[in-house]
Amino acid sequence: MPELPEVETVARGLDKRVAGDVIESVWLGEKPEPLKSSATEIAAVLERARIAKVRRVGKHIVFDLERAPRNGRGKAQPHGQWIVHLGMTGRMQVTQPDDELLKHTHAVLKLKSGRELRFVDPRRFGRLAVVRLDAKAAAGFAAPGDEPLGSEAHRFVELFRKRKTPIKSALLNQKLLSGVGNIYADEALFRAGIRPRRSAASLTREQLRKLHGALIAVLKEAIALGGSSVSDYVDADGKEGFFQLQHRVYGREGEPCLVCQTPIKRVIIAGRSSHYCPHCQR
DNA sequence: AATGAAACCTGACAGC
DNA sequence: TGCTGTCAGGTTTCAT
Repeated sequence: MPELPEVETVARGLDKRVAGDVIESVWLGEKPEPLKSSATEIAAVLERARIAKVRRVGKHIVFDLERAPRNGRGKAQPHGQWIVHLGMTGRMQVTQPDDELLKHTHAVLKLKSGRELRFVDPRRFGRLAVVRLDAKAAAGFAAPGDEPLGSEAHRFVELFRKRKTPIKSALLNQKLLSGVGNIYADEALFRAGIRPRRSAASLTREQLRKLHGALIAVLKEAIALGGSSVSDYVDADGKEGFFQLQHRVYGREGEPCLVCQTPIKRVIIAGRSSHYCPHCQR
Protein backbone atom coordinates (compact mmCIF):
# COMPACT_ATOMS: atom_id res chain seq x y z
CA MET A 1 0.00 0.00 0.00
CA PRO A 2 2.20 2.78 1.16
CA GLU A 3 5.12 4.64 -0.28
CA LEU A 4 7.12 7.45 1.27
CA PRO A 5 4.32 10.08 1.47
CA GLU A 6 1.83 7.63 2.97
CA VAL A 7 4.32 6.32 5.54
CA GLU A 8 5.32 9.89 6.39
CA THR A 9 1.65 10.77 6.95
CA VAL A 10 1.06 7.73 9.14
CA ALA A 11 4.23 8.33 11.18
CA ARG A 12 3.35 11.99 11.78
CA GLY A 13 -0.17 11.05 12.82
CA LEU A 14 1.12 8.42 15.21
CA ASP A 15 3.70 10.75 16.69
CA LYS A 16 1.03 13.33 17.38
CA ARG A 17 -1.22 10.79 19.05
CA VAL A 18 0.97 8.33 20.95
CA ALA A 19 4.33 10.03 21.62
CA GLY A 20 4.78 10.18 25.39
CA ASP A 21 2.49 7.22 26.02
CA VAL A 22 3.78 4.03 27.60
CA ILE A 23 3.29 0.49 26.25
CA GLU A 24 1.91 -1.65 29.08
CA SER A 25 1.41 -4.96 27.31
CA VAL A 26 1.68 -6.55 23.90
CA TRP A 27 -0.45 -9.15 22.13
CA LEU A 28 0.83 -10.73 18.93
CA GLY A 29 -1.30 -12.90 16.65
CA GLU A 30 -0.74 -16.51 15.61
CA LYS A 31 0.38 -15.82 12.05
CA PRO A 32 4.17 -15.82 11.93
CA GLU A 33 4.68 -13.92 8.65
CA PRO A 34 4.58 -10.37 9.96
CA LEU A 35 7.14 -11.03 12.71
CA LYS A 36 10.73 -10.53 11.71
CA SER A 37 11.98 -10.61 15.29
CA SER A 38 10.65 -13.37 17.56
CA ALA A 39 7.44 -12.67 19.46
CA THR A 40 9.35 -12.97 22.74
CA GLU A 41 11.94 -10.44 21.64
CA ILE A 42 9.31 -7.98 20.40
CA ALA A 43 7.36 -8.17 23.63
CA ALA A 44 10.54 -7.82 25.70
CA VAL A 45 11.56 -4.61 23.95
CA LEU A 46 8.10 -3.02 23.77
CA GLU A 47 6.64 -3.76 27.20
CA ARG A 48 6.98 -0.97 29.74
CA ALA A 49 8.72 1.25 27.18
CA ARG A 50 7.79 4.89 26.65
CA ILE A 51 7.27 6.02 23.06
CA ALA A 52 9.63 8.97 22.72
CA LYS A 53 9.13 9.63 19.02
CA VAL A 54 7.50 8.12 15.92
CA ARG A 55 9.13 8.89 12.58
CA ARG A 56 9.61 7.59 9.05
CA VAL A 57 12.82 6.02 7.74
CA GLY A 58 12.46 4.99 4.09
CA LYS A 59 9.15 3.11 3.98
CA HIS A 60 9.53 2.05 7.61
CA ILE A 61 7.83 3.51 10.68
CA VAL A 62 10.30 3.75 13.57
CA PHE A 63 9.15 4.05 17.17
CA ASP A 64 12.00 5.32 19.36
CA LEU A 65 11.57 3.76 22.79
CA GLU A 66 12.87 4.80 26.21
CA ARG A 67 12.81 3.24 29.65
CA ALA A 68 13.40 4.59 33.12
CA PRO A 69 16.72 3.47 34.63
CA ARG A 70 16.61 0.32 36.77
CA ASN A 71 16.68 2.18 40.07
CA GLY A 72 13.65 4.16 38.91
CA ARG A 73 15.44 7.49 39.32
CA GLY A 74 16.97 9.80 36.78
CA LYS A 75 16.35 10.37 33.13
CA ALA A 76 14.77 7.84 30.79
CA GLN A 77 17.33 6.05 28.65
CA PRO A 78 17.16 5.00 25.00
CA HIS A 79 16.00 1.42 25.12
CA GLY A 80 15.20 0.21 21.64
CA GLN A 81 13.16 0.72 18.52
CA TRP A 82 10.03 -0.82 17.07
CA ILE A 83 10.25 -1.03 13.29
CA VAL A 84 7.00 -1.39 11.33
CA HIS A 85 6.82 -1.94 7.58
CA LEU A 86 3.28 -1.70 6.24
CA GLY A 87 3.86 -3.86 3.15
CA MET A 88 0.99 -3.40 0.70
CA THR A 89 -2.03 -3.39 3.00
CA GLY A 90 -0.71 -2.68 6.51
CA ARG A 91 -2.52 -0.20 8.73
CA MET A 92 -1.84 1.28 12.16
CA GLN A 93 -4.83 2.14 14.33
CA VAL A 94 -5.12 4.07 17.58
CA THR A 95 -8.31 2.77 19.15
CA GLN A 96 -10.31 2.37 22.33
CA PRO A 97 -10.16 -1.16 23.80
CA ASP A 98 -13.80 -1.89 22.95
CA ASP A 99 -13.55 -0.73 19.33
CA GLU A 100 -14.24 -3.60 16.95
CA LEU A 101 -11.17 -5.75 16.32
CA LEU A 102 -10.65 -5.81 12.57
CA LYS A 103 -10.03 -9.10 10.80
CA HIS A 104 -6.28 -9.60 10.16
CA THR A 105 -5.20 -7.72 13.29
CA HIS A 106 -1.73 -9.09 14.05
CA ALA A 107 -0.60 -6.92 16.97
CA VAL A 108 -2.31 -5.02 19.78
CA LEU A 109 -0.38 -2.80 22.20
CA LYS A 110 -2.17 -1.66 25.34
CA LEU A 111 -1.14 1.88 26.26
CA LYS A 112 -1.04 3.54 29.67
CA SER A 113 -3.51 6.17 28.45
CA GLY A 114 -6.08 3.36 28.10
CA ARG A 115 -5.99 3.32 24.31
CA GLU A 116 -4.68 0.58 22.04
CA LEU A 117 -2.25 0.72 19.15
CA ARG A 118 -3.12 -1.96 16.57
CA PHE A 119 -1.41 -3.33 13.48
CA VAL A 120 -3.76 -4.71 10.83
CA ASP A 121 -2.56 -6.29 7.58
CA PRO A 122 -4.76 -8.54 5.39
CA ARG A 123 -2.07 -9.61 2.92
CA ARG A 124 0.63 -10.06 5.56
CA PHE A 125 3.36 -8.47 3.49
CA GLY A 126 4.02 -6.08 6.38
CA ARG A 127 6.79 -6.76 8.89
CA LEU A 128 7.34 -6.07 12.58
CA ALA A 129 10.79 -6.05 14.14
CA VAL A 130 12.61 -4.60 17.13
CA VAL A 131 16.10 -3.29 17.66
CA ARG A 132 17.67 -3.21 21.11
CA LEU A 133 19.77 -0.18 21.93
CA ASP A 134 22.19 -0.93 24.71
CA ALA A 135 24.23 1.52 26.76
CA LYS A 136 26.97 1.45 24.17
CA ALA A 137 24.58 3.44 21.99
CA ALA A 138 24.18 1.24 18.94
CA ALA A 139 23.28 3.23 15.87
CA GLY A 140 19.74 1.90 15.57
CA PHE A 141 17.73 1.21 12.46
CA ALA A 142 18.93 2.71 9.19
CA ALA A 143 17.46 2.48 5.70
CA PRO A 144 19.60 0.71 3.10
CA GLY A 145 19.60 3.62 0.65
CA ASP A 146 19.57 7.41 0.55
CA GLU A 147 16.67 9.42 1.91
CA PRO A 148 15.02 10.86 -1.22
CA LEU A 149 13.89 14.14 0.35
CA GLY A 150 17.31 14.88 1.76
CA SER A 151 19.34 13.84 -1.25
CA GLU A 152 21.36 16.35 -3.21
CA ALA A 153 21.22 16.51 -6.98
CA HIS A 154 24.89 15.67 -7.42
CA ARG A 155 24.66 12.56 -5.26
CA PHE A 156 21.43 11.50 -7.01
CA VAL A 157 23.09 11.77 -10.43
CA GLU A 158 26.09 9.68 -9.32
CA LEU A 159 23.81 7.06 -7.80
CA PHE A 160 22.04 6.35 -11.10
CA ARG A 161 24.29 7.40 -13.90
CA LYS A 162 26.12 4.09 -14.39
CA ARG A 163 23.20 1.70 -13.96
CA LYS A 164 22.18 -0.17 -17.07
CA THR A 165 18.84 -1.18 -15.60
CA PRO A 166 15.64 0.68 -16.62
CA ILE A 167 15.37 3.96 -14.73
CA LYS A 168 12.01 2.83 -13.35
CA SER A 169 13.62 -0.28 -11.79
CA ALA A 170 16.46 1.81 -10.38
CA LEU A 171 14.00 4.23 -8.74
CA LEU A 172 12.26 1.29 -7.06
CA ASN A 173 15.56 -0.14 -5.78
CA GLN A 174 15.50 0.61 -2.05
CA LYS A 175 19.28 0.17 -1.79
CA LEU A 176 19.72 3.26 -3.94
CA LEU A 177 16.86 5.42 -2.65
CA SER A 178 14.68 4.28 0.25
CA GLY A 179 11.04 5.25 0.03
CA VAL A 180 10.17 5.55 -3.66
CA GLY A 181 7.45 3.14 -4.83
CA ASN A 182 5.43 2.45 -7.95
CA ILE A 183 3.12 5.47 -7.99
CA TYR A 184 5.72 8.14 -7.34
CA ALA A 185 8.30 6.57 -9.65
CA ASP A 186 5.79 6.83 -12.52
CA GLU A 187 4.71 10.34 -11.57
CA ALA A 188 8.28 11.62 -11.25
CA LEU A 189 9.26 10.12 -14.62
CA PHE A 190 6.28 11.81 -16.27
CA ARG A 191 7.17 15.19 -14.82
CA ALA A 192 10.77 14.74 -15.97
CA GLY A 193 9.68 13.65 -19.48
CA ILE A 194 11.57 10.33 -19.27
CA ARG A 195 10.24 6.94 -20.43
CA PRO A 196 10.34 4.35 -17.66
CA ARG A 197 12.18 1.76 -19.78
CA ARG A 198 15.11 4.04 -20.61
CA SER A 199 18.27 2.66 -19.07
CA ALA A 200 19.51 4.89 -16.25
CA ALA A 201 22.95 4.99 -17.86
CA SER A 202 21.50 6.39 -21.10
CA LEU A 203 20.26 9.54 -19.35
CA THR A 204 22.27 12.75 -19.36
CA ARG A 205 23.30 14.39 -16.12
CA GLU A 206 20.84 17.14 -16.98
CA GLN A 207 17.98 14.64 -17.32
CA LEU A 208 18.92 12.99 -14.02
CA ARG A 209 18.99 16.36 -12.29
CA LYS A 210 15.55 17.11 -13.68
CA LEU A 211 14.30 13.73 -12.45
CA HIS A 212 15.73 14.46 -9.01
CA GLY A 213 13.84 17.75 -8.85
CA ALA A 214 10.63 16.14 -10.13
CA LEU A 215 10.83 13.34 -7.58
CA ILE A 216 11.29 15.67 -4.63
CA ALA A 217 8.49 17.91 -5.85
CA VAL A 218 6.00 15.09 -6.30
CA LEU A 219 6.85 13.56 -2.91
CA LYS A 220 6.44 16.89 -1.13
CA GLU A 221 3.13 17.64 -2.85
CA ALA A 222 1.87 14.18 -1.92
CA ILE A 223 2.86 14.60 1.73
CA ALA A 224 1.04 17.93 1.80
CA LEU A 225 -2.17 16.14 0.69
CA GLY A 226 -1.78 13.24 3.11
CA GLY A 227 -0.60 10.70 0.50
CA SER A 228 -2.57 8.74 -2.09
CA SER A 229 -5.53 6.50 -1.25
CA VAL A 230 -5.95 4.28 -4.31
CA SER A 231 -7.66 1.37 -2.59
CA ASP A 232 -7.65 1.00 1.16
CA TYR A 233 -4.95 3.30 2.47
CA VAL A 234 -5.86 5.42 5.48
CA ASP A 235 -3.64 7.27 7.93
CA ALA A 236 -3.40 6.75 11.68
CA ASP A 237 -6.63 8.71 12.19
CA GLY A 238 -8.45 6.56 9.61
CA LYS A 239 -8.48 9.45 7.12
CA GLU A 240 -7.82 9.01 3.40
CA GLY A 241 -5.18 10.90 1.45
CA PHE A 242 -6.02 13.04 -1.55
CA PHE A 243 -2.97 12.94 -3.78
CA GLN A 244 -4.57 10.30 -6.04
CA LEU A 245 -6.60 13.19 -7.48
CA GLN A 246 -3.32 14.70 -8.67
CA HIS A 247 -1.97 11.61 -10.42
CA ARG A 248 -1.02 12.45 -14.00
CA VAL A 249 -0.20 8.94 -15.27
CA TYR A 250 -0.56 6.34 -12.51
CA GLY A 251 -3.82 4.42 -12.94
CA ARG A 252 -4.77 6.43 -16.05
CA GLU A 253 -4.18 3.83 -18.79
CA GLY A 254 -6.07 4.81 -21.95
CA GLU A 255 -7.06 8.21 -20.60
CA PRO A 256 -5.76 11.33 -22.36
CA CYS A 257 -2.46 12.85 -21.25
CA LEU A 258 -3.22 16.04 -19.34
CA VAL A 259 -0.63 17.87 -21.45
CA CYS A 260 -1.02 16.52 -25.01
CA GLN A 261 -4.18 14.32 -24.99
CA THR A 262 -2.25 11.22 -26.16
CA PRO A 263 -3.66 8.11 -24.44
CA ILE A 264 -1.57 7.01 -21.45
CA LYS A 265 0.15 3.64 -21.93
CA ARG A 266 0.65 0.88 -19.40
CA VAL A 267 3.50 -1.63 -19.63
CA ILE A 268 5.11 -4.04 -17.17
CA ILE A 269 8.63 -3.19 -15.98
CA ALA A 270 10.31 -5.22 -13.24
CA GLY A 271 6.99 -6.94 -12.72
CA ARG A 272 5.21 -3.68 -11.92
CA SER A 273 2.59 -1.72 -13.83
CA SER A 274 4.24 1.32 -15.36
CA HIS A 275 2.29 4.22 -16.81
CA TYR A 276 3.60 6.87 -19.19
CA CYS A 277 2.71 9.26 -21.99
CA PRO A 278 4.35 8.05 -25.22
CA HIS A 279 4.43 11.61 -26.57
CA CYS A 280 5.64 13.61 -23.54
CA GLN A 281 8.12 10.99 -22.30
CA ARG A 282 11.08 10.00 -24.46
C1' DA B 1 27.12 -8.40 -10.47
C1' DA B 2 22.83 -7.84 -12.26
C1' DT B 3 18.27 -8.76 -14.22
C1' DG B 4 13.91 -10.90 -14.33
C1' DA B 5 10.43 -14.03 -12.86
C1' DA B 6 8.20 -16.19 -9.16
C1' DA B 7 6.75 -16.40 -4.62
C1' DC B 8 4.69 -14.64 -0.59
C1' DC B 9 -0.89 -13.44 0.88
C1' DT B 10 -5.84 -11.73 0.72
C1' DG B 11 -9.50 -9.14 -1.27
C1' DA B 12 -11.87 -6.52 -4.81
C1' DC B 13 -13.68 -6.36 -9.13
C1' DA B 14 -14.89 -7.60 -14.03
C1' DG B 15 -16.77 -10.86 -17.02
C1' DC B 16 -19.24 -14.89 -17.98
C1' DT C 1 -25.07 -16.73 -7.22
C1' DG C 2 -20.77 -18.20 -8.15
C1' DC C 3 -16.85 -19.34 -10.71
C1' DT C 4 -12.42 -17.70 -13.04
C1' DG C 5 -9.05 -14.54 -14.01
C1' DT C 6 -6.66 -10.23 -13.10
C1' DC C 7 -4.91 -6.78 -10.39
C1' DA C 8 -3.07 -4.32 -6.18
C1' DG C 9 0.85 1.05 -2.97
C1' DG C 10 6.24 -4.24 -1.54
C1' DT C 11 10.16 -7.20 -0.82
C1' DT C 12 12.77 -11.45 -1.01
C1' DT C 13 14.49 -15.47 -3.20
C1' DC C 14 15.84 -18.24 -6.87
C1' DA C 15 17.39 -19.07 -11.63
C1' DT C 16 19.78 -17.41 -15.53
